[in-house]
Amino acid sequence: MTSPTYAQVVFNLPLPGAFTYRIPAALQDRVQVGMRVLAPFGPRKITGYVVALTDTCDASLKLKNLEDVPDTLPVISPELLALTRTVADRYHAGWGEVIKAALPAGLDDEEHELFSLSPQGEAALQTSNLPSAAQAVLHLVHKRKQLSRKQIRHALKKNYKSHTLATLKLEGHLHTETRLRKSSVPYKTEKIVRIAADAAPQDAVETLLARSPKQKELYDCLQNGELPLPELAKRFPKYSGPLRQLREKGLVETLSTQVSRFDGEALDLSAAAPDGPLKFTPDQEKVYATLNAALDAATFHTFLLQGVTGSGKTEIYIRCIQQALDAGRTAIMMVPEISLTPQTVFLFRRRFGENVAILHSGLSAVERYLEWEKIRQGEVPIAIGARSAVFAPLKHLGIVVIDEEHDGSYKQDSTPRYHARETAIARAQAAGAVVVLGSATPSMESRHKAMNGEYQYLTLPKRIGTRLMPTVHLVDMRKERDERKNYSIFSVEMKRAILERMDRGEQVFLFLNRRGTANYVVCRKCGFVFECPHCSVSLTFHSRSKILMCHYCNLTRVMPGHCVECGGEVIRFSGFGTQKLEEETRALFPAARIARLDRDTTRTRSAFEAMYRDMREGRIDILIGTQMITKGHDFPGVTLVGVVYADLSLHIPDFRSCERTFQLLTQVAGRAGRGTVPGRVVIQAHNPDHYVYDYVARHDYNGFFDKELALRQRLHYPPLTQLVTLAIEHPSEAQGEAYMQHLQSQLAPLIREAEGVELLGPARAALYRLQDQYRWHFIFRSRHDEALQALAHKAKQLDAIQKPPGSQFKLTLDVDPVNML
DNA sequence: AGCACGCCGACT
DNA sequence: GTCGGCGTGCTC
Repeated sequence: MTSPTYAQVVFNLPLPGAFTYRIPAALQDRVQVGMRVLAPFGPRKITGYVVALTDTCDASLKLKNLEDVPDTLPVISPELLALTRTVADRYHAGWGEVIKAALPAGLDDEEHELFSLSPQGEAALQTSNLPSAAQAVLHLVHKRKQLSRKQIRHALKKNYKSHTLATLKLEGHLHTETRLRKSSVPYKTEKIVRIAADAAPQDAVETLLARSPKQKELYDCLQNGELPLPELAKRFPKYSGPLRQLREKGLVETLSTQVSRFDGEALDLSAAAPDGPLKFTPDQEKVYATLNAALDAATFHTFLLQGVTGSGKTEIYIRCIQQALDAGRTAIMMVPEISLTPQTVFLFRRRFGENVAILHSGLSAVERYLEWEKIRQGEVPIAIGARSAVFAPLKHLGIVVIDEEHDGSYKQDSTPRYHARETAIARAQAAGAVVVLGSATPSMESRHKAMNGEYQYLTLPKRIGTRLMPTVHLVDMRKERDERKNYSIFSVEMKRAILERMDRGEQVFLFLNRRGTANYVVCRKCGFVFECPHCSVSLTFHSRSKILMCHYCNLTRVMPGHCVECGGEVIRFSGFGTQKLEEETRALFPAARIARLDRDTTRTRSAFEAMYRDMREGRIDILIGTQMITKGHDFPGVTLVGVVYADLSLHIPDFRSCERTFQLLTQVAGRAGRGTVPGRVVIQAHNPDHYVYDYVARHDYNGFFDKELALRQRLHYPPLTQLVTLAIEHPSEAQGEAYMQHLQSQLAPLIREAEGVELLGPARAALYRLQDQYRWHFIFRSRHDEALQALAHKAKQLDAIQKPPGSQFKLTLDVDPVNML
C-alpha cells in the first residue's frame, strides 16, 4: 500500500481554503491528519494543521515540500476537526484560526532566522561605503549581535526594507542561522520583594536609612513579610527609585516565583465534610429523572434547566456528570470565565477528585497545556472551564453542562467569534451527547427555543429547604433627592437597612455595576461632560492619582479645575465607582468593617482568599463589589443586598440592555439570604418606573420573558430573528462615510435578491469613536438562518468588502453578535 | 495576517 | 536622481 503523497494544510490565517503540500519521503510515515506541520508559506515558514491526506492533487499547483512534523500524535481528533470546520463556516473564520483557538496557547512553533554580522559585514561597517539604509542595518546587527527579522523591523520602524536585508544576506554581509523556537511559554511568574536573607542587623539598617525616609518606609513595610511587586506598587506608587536603592544597598532582594491560581488545591479538601449521597428534593428528583432517562438513552438531547438561585442546580449537574462517567463517558462543565473561582473548582474537586481537569485563563500556558494533555491522554474524564472548554479533547463525550448559559462571555469577541453554547450543542449533536443549559435567568434565545420545543424545558422553581426568596424594595432616588433633600448615595431606607443588619451582626453586599471612582465629571451649571476625545465615552475620575482617564484607550488627563465650556463654574462628580462607594460607606458607617471586591483589590489569589475567609468567618460587615460578587461565591451570612445605581446598565444603547439588567439584578438579589435568615434586597433607581424592576421585585422571570419577547417581536429583534453584523472602522470620518455609501449600494442588490433578509444601516456604532477609529455597522437580519448565512457569505465575497479602498479599513463580520457597542 | 513588490511624492 | 511611504496582491 502506498502512503499518501500530499497533505492538505490550513493555517492560523483568515484564509478560506486549504493548501496542498508534497510530503517528502523522510516525513512520509510521520504525517497524520490532525498533526501540526511546519510549512513554507510565501517567504516564511509557519505552523499549519493537516486536515486531510490525499494521493492526487490539482496539477496546476506548484507544490512545495512540508518542512517538518513536530508531533508524534495528532493534536486534534477527527471529531474536533469536523467541529472546528463547522464553526469556521458558521462564523466566517479561517479553519486554521478555529483549530488554533481549540488548542492550548503556546503550542505553535515558529521559525526564526537570526541575523548576525559576517567578517565581510564587519569590514563594510568600517569602510561605510554601502547605502545608508544598509549601513543602518549593519550598525544595528553589530550592536545587538543577533537579531530576528522581526526585531530588525521593529528597531528600524519605517526605515525597514526587506530588500535591504535580502541584499545584505546575498552579498554575504550578514549571516543567518535558523532556529526553531519551541514557543511553550514559561510559567507565569510574579516578582516578589522581600528583605534580603543576609541583610545587615536592625541597628545598622536604621543608620543606613536614617536619611532616606522613602526607603525606610518601604523597608519597614517589608518587615511584615514579603510582598508581590504589584501589591507593593499599589502601596507605593513611586516604589521603583527607593526599591532600586535598597537593592543596591543589599537590604532587600527580588525574586520570581511561579504563580498558579485557581487550581483549588490550596483549599483544604479534608476540612470539608465529605458529602454523602446527594439527597434531592422532589423537584430535583423530577428533573433528574428526566435527565437520567436521556443520559441512559445516550442520544443527543438539549435541556434548558431554569432554576432560581439556591434551587440546587449544581447538585444536579454533579449527579448527571457522575452518571455519564459511570456509563464510561466523559463530561464538559462550562462556566463563565468570572465564575471559575477556587470555590467552583473546589466543589467539583471534592466530588470528583483527580478526575477533573481545569482549563482557565488564570493558568499559565504550561499549566494549561498540562491540563489539556491530561484530557487528551484520556487520564481525566471531566473538563471544567470557560468558553474554550467546548473544545476539550475528550473522547466519548456523554454530557455538556453550560452553567449560567445566558452569560455573554460564552461568545468570543475576537476572531473566531464563536458562541460556546451553540458550539457545544453542535458538538453534542455529532457525539450523541446530552446538553444541559442551566440558568436562573435564561437568555431570551434559549428560553424561546425551549418554548418552541427545540430544547426540553425543566424547572426548579423553589429554593432548597426553608430558604425563602428575598424581598425586594425599590427606592425612587428622584423623590429621595427632590422631596427628602437627601443628596447622599444612600437612601434613607438603604441606610436604615444597613444599620439594622449591623445591629444584628449580619452581613451586607453593596453592588455597583461599575468600577473607578467617579464615572464622569460634569459641570453642574451647563451640564458639560468631559469625554475622551478619541472614544466618545465619558472619562473616569481616579481620586488616588487625581486624573481623568479613558477606560477604553487609556488616555489620561489632569483633572480640570473649571468647566471648559462655560468657564469657572463648579464641577461636580456624578456617578461613581466602587472606590468612591467604599469611601462614602466608611464615612457613613464608621463602625463597620468594610471590604471591597473588584479586579483592583483582588487580583492576587491570596488577597481573594483572605477576603473570602474573612467574609465566611464574619470578620467583614459590608462587602462592596461589582459583578464579581454575583458569581460563584456563597456567603450565608449576607442578608441584605443593596444595589446602589441600578439604572446604569439600563442606559447602555443595546437592545439587550434590559435583558442584561434583569439578569444582573436577579443574580445580585440571589446573593441575599442563602443562610437561615431571609434576605432583603434594596434597589436604588433614578427611573424606578421602568418595567424591568417590577419583574425583578416579583422574581417573575416568566413575566419578564413574555413582556420582553413581545417587545422583541414588535421590533424584529432576536430571538425572533437572527443577526449578522458587519462592523467597519476607519480613522477618517469622511472616508468612512463615503465607503459606507458605496457599501450600501453594493449590498442593496444582494438584499433585493435574498428572500426575507433585511439590511439595517449603515449606522454609527454606539461607541462612534474608539481609539482614534470611527466606527459604523450594517446589520443583516432575518427569520431564516439559511438565507441569512447565504447572504453573509455572498456579502463577504463582494469586491467592496474583500478589497476596501486603502489599507486602513477594518471589517468584521459577526454572526449572532452579543456585544453590539 | 505578514510579507514583498511597485508605484508615488519629497527630498538631496 | 535616491529614499521612504503607502497601496496591492499573493501565499500550495
